[in-house]
Amino acid sequence: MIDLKRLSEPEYRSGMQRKGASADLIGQVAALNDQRHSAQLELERLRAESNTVSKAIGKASPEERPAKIEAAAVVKTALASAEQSYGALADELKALALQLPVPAHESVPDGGEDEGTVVATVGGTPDAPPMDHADFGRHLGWVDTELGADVSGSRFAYLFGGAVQLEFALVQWALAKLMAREFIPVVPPVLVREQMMIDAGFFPTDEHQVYGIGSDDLYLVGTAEAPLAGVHRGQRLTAEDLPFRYCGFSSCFRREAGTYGKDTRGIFRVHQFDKVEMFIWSNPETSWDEHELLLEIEREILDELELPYQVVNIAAGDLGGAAAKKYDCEVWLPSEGAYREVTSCSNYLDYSARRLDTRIKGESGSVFAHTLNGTAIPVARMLVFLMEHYQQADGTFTVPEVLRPFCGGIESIAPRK
RNA sequence: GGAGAGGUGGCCGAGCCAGGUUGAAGGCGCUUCCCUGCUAAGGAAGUAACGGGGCAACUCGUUCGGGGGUUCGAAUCCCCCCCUCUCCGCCA
Repeated sequence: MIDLKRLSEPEYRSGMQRKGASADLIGQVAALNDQRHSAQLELERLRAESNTVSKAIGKASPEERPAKIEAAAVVKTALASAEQSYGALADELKALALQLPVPAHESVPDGGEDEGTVVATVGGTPDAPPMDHADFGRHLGWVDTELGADVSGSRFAYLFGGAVQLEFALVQWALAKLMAREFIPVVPPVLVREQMMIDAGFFPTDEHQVYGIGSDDLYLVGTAEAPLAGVHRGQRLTAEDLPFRYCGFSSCFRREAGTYGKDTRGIFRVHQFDKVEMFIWSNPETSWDEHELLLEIEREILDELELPYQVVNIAAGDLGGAAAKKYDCEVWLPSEGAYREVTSCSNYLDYSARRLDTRIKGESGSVFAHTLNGTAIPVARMLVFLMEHYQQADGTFTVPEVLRPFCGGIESIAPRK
């Protein structure tokens, strides 16, 4: 939810327009907000009157009461209609205001998809190995998508042997790295209520991407971001305690609706995968520093895994409603001859906290916290990149050096027999 | 899954059965001041959040788990939902 009070600020409006919000809609929301405000004045005036009248009845003598009660009933009728019109206005305003995105930050480039700015490039663009990740995964006996399809359907896979070893090595390595940066590790629930999905900003916009457990009114999260957003929901935080940095490990479930025929090979895009996600609650003044910290960590992970990548400052038109700025880290995928997204990090400013009602107590009143999130390790996809970059000519897999301590020291893994 | 108890301000805890100066007693904590020759004890005052109006003093509204309802009036009565605790059952 945007800050309606700032709707009159030109920079606020232009930041939204750069993300594709129409000036028309913005003006409509502003006008509706003014209407709502005058309706509020009228409503509160009537409520005050009604309260006064009712209190007087309590003090009145028994003989006086019948007449006073009758008079109060008249006020009640007027109040009811004022309440109805205010409620209608407020609902309409809310529905429209929810369509407005948080304004893009000034450092975000204009444009839409594919118009982001590459802000860093590390490593080269090596040629494709003999086998692409899908074939190599099968060759190693690590990934079985046929079995996954048989048991659960397309876009499901079994991981065996070395893939599992690598998964836990990646996770442990990342958690150690993050804990050293004062992130608190979390294993959150992966089934959450509808209200949590709404508050975290996934509903209604992404509802079609989410699996629902209809029998219990619960939803499988697509990312740990959803339950992590709930950690401080409705709380009043103390400025000195911030930032709170969390890293959640969870399975993630995505319906991947509308992606038929896209990324069908291997486990690049699957319905279920595990992920380590970073989430930060920050003071408003320092959230941009925290955003850079998230990027720094994501880059460090790729640097140490020695994967070639580029960092993209996503263009305004390609940002989601909640993000004021987003970096994507894209690793070179040799078999496709292209950079593909592996991690990303966003600063939501107060957009999400407003809905979550997480505030920071201050001297005069309180302010909304800022929230940020970023991917640390998307396991399945990371395995895809590793299987291409660490594939050897003899059909073996070389374990990335930083992961060896977490793999019992082995340097190489041969195909499973 | 069965049975019962309960959710009140930063915390504890009255009020609910008999609806009306109760936004809510009392206590703890916290803040300021007083006293005290010493980080104790005692005394006084203050101390919810959110939204609106006002330069301000201040004032109006909303909030007693959440949502509906009854009523002139609901923390108090009715309905639905959520959560916590206890006992039994089941179980990794």
